Amino acid sequence: MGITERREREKEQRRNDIINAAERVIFSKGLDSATMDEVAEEAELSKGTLYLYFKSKGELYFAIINRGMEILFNLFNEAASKKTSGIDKVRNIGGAFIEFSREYPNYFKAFLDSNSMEFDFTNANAEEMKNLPFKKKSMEILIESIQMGIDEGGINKDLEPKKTAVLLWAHLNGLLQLIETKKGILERFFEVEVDEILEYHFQYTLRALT
Amino acid sequence: MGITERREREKEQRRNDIINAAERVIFSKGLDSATMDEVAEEAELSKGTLYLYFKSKGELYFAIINRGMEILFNLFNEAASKKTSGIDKVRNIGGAFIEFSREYPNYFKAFLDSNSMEFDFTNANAEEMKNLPFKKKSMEILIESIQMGIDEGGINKDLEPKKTAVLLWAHLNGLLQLIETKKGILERFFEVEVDEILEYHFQYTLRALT
DNA sequence: TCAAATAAATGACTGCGAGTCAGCTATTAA
DNA sequence: TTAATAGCTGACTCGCAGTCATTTATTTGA
Repeated sequence: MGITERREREKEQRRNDIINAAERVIFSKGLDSATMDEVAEEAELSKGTLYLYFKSKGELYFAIINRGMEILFNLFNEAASKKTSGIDKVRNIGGAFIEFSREYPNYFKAFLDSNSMEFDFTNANAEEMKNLPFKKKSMEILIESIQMGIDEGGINKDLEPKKTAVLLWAHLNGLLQLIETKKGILERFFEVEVDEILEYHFQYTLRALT
Repeated sequence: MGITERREREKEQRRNDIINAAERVIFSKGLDSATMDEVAEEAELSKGTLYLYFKSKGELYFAIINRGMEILFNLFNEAASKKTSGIDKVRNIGGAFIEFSREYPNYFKAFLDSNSMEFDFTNANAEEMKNLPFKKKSMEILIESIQMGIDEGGINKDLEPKKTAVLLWAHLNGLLQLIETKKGILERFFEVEVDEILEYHFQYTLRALT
């Protein structure tokens, strides 16, 4: 039954075409200003068709977020796979996050959006669920790196790898969000440059870990 | 001219009535589900009147956020005014933030919303601007406390008060946002309890400061 | 005391965008 | 060639933010 398979492939292709079109529209005008009609137009499909592939605008957006998550996860993997010390892996993972925010600003913004959306298990959407494995694997990489650092003596043995990983994640996330959304205030009212504060965060964090 | 003043007072009163009604509706159904018609109904006014007092739904929401900011700022002030050491003030300020998140969960959620909204100087809304002094003053209290801790020797003298304050703010913010929006994931997938991680954050941070 | 002037409030209306669905078109199976 | 199935369409509904011509209330001043 090669037909069923071809159909499957074509469906997957359509799905990707839609996500591509959605990225073009949403990345250029922002999530709220972008309309499903525009996405449909861009994808050269009717609006109804979009809804055959995605339950809602939100689910379509989560499909975009997932692409970002995949990129981020791969950067993490890469950062942690260079054979260095545990503490360096941790530093590299942090660096990978910052690289991500610079190289893929659109995916990064989408990622931040996903952070402020509440995750509801009771009526979880399918795309949102696909997210989880990436999040989990990313965190596992971080936890292992911290554990390695502890074993090697480069990281303080009193630290608990899992909780520390959650903190590092939350802290950097909080900082990047502040930078992304309040850059102007930071520079105008607090006279702090973005690069300086990122650098300072790294120093501070590494000192806290050792 | 007592009439102008009375009118002024009445206008202020109306304004507050509207914000009160908006809080009741928005806190109970969430910002997106709450409609301006419902707020008008709750305030026993017509929708048009709401727009005489607030330019948009967003501006009305910012008025709510400002109330939260004021409460938070007062908690900060209180926390820092107890005459103890600088490092204790810093700890107390952190504690005040957590107290705020527990005692005023609705304002706290609104506060988190305000974090993920980008601040645009070019078309800043009036309510959003009112926010700034509170943010600035809160940060100043924190900076002073850190400086005091450094002078007393309780806080590492290599730290820069201003940047450290920004970090502490961003870090705790990031953590509280993670807890608020991803509590389920944290507990189910990473087996980390909220209270534990908050406690751990405090330990970690105080160690980083000393 | 009353009429004109000003201020405050109203709610029907507009415009827009997410999501739906009855019907149409293309592909496959019989 | 026809029937059956899968894929696609776009006009439509519905809900909501925001507007504005009109109405109601208050003040002024003659």
